[in-house]
Amino acid sequence: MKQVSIKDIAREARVSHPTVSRALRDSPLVKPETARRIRQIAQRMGYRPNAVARGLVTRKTWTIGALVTSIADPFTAELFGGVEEMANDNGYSVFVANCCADPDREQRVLRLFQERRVDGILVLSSRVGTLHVPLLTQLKVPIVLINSEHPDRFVHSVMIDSVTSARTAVQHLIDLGHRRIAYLGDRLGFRSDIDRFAGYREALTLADYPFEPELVVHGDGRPEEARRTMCRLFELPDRPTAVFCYNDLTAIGALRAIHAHRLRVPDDISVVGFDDLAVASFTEPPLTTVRQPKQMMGRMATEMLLRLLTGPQEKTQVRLPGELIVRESSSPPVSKGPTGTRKPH
Amino acid sequence: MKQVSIKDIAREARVSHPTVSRALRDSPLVKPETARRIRQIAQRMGYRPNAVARGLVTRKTWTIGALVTSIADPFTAELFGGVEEMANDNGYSVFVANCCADPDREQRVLRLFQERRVDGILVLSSRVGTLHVPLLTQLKVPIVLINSEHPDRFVHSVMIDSVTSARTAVQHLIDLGHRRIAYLGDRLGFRSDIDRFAGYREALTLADYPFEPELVVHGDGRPEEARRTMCRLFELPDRPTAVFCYNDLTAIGALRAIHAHRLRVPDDISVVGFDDLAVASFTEPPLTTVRQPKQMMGRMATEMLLRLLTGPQEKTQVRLPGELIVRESSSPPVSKGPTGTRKPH
DNA sequence: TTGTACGCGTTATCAC
DNA sequence: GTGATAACGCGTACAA
Repeated sequence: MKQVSIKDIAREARVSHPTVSRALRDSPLVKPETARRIRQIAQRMGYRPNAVARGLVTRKTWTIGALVTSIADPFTAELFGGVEEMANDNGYSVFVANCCADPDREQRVLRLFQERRVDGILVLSSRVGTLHVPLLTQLKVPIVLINSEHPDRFVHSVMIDSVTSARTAVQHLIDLGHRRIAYLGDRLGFRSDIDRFAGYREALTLADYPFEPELVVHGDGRPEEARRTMCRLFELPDRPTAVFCYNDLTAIGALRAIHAHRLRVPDDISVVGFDDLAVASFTEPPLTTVRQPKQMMGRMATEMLLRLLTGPQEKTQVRLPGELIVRESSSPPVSKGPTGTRKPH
Repeated sequence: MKQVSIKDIAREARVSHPTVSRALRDSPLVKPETARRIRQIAQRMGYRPNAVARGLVTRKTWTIGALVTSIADPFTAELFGGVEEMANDNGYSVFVANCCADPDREQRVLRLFQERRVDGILVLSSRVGTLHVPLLTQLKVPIVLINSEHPDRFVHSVMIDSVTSARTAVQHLIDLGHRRIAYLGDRLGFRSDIDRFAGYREALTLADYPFEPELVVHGDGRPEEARRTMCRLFELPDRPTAVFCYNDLTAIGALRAIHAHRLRVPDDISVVGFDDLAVASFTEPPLTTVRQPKQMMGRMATEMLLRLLTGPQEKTQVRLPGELIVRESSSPPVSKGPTGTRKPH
């Protein structure tokens, strides 16, 4: 069971163990022939360098820790795909730990990462929220947040520009000719819900449309509750002709509710989501949504982190634009009386 | 930047470093008062034990490596949720690495895991397939496969019983009164496609229905190609009244195709999936499918692995039953002439 | 109850 | 070019 070490190889090759170490790391300081012989023996004995021992002496483990709210969340999973790719391409291995949005677990995981002497830490969240963890700044290793904020300006982060993206999405609906546009938000959405709501209002203001509070309702960012919440909008005397949803999962719930009420999308109601999850192309009908460059966000954040390991970083807060993807769940409202007849311009 | 070590604490507390070591690990061999004093000092100095050094000396790292085909795949992500939970609850940290079904990467990752001296390795795949990796048996650490097979009987694994589950699903359609039932398979599905197809045929045989090759088509297990493949079934002179799909993503593609052809589910065609992904409850209509206990599979496999670390394991190959979840995408066929009029019993 | 000495596997710093 | 030797931070046998 015991793995072979450079000392075993040294004995076999009748050299000292530092020579083996040098040979195996292609040091120019060792005679080519000796090096070849050593490498052969190492190969034959099935030698694998011990990254643990190396990490102890070099004080660099080539590992990073990824703290995620839930890896089962499709948004987070896609983010993480980018993280893993960038990390591995640069020789790093990634520890991942769920914290389930539980502050205590956040703390424990962060401590654990420190004990494991990770070179850096990444925090991934599906929603832009403020991180609970207070000990972030007294952390000994660099940290980059994806979709999290932290009061300390020195903490680096990557996130989507929710305000602008949401405004664009709602403007799309306005351009199609909608007047009564609802916002189906996420009361657990923290900053990103506030921002998307702000974008929604901006779009209305720019179009000189009134803001009607009755058209704003909140779910929890998941389909089931979104479905229930959507139903509340059907009870309004003058029902909206379009809904802008906090995210795709919310939109999926909204679609269910609409179909259950025997209404059609987009003819009766247009629906716009946010995120562009993989499933968004396969809802019924395919969902118009704001694409977040999830993989790229993961890669960028990781790249920032790796750069922080070599020196100080200039850009600390990156904010990326979303991209509106128009599919089939949005169209001009179909006239049904005095309310919303208006051509798109 | 340098972290404090037990030696630093020892100096401060005017004891030797082994005493500190003992005190911090609650050894009974140290005087309670000294222990308390030491713990206080450790606390004050912000001491974090170095898991790297500990791993080197104890030859146990409390880490496991998870090799996944793609963490962005929702099935794998849910599996992994169970893995991470069980591992963390038992004090283990998890390395995760994608291999993208690339044998070379599989090899590299496995080697890397060995160099990091993980205590055990877990391989997660969304499809039951045969692992390429030949060096599995000469691995120095225990390994457990989820949804992978390996010729060597000593390799432990957890997987779903695809044959029985598929048979149950198809029997459900038969019980509803369907006679022309298609199988929309996955040509990249390896063993699990073969098994699910076998279950499909078994159900037909048991019902004394003829097997009609024209009703069997194959996609790649993802929605887009499933959609295209589904269209081929529409070109048949006598179109099926039900489709059993390799997995939920395939079923989602099938639903798209059906809707695009202006047909209704389940009235015109019933659709049954496999996996019960989170989205399955929110397709239009909600999908009848076979639930795989994904979280539990992850937890079980991890538990097996951890048990292997302490001693030999008796059960090596676990095969779990699936559970049919009947939702709204399956119903008795609606009569449309001589073909399929039959009451469910 | 505590301290001394050593080892884990590797790299770094000296000599030679 | 190569070999001693020390060091990384911790755990453990043994002595005190």
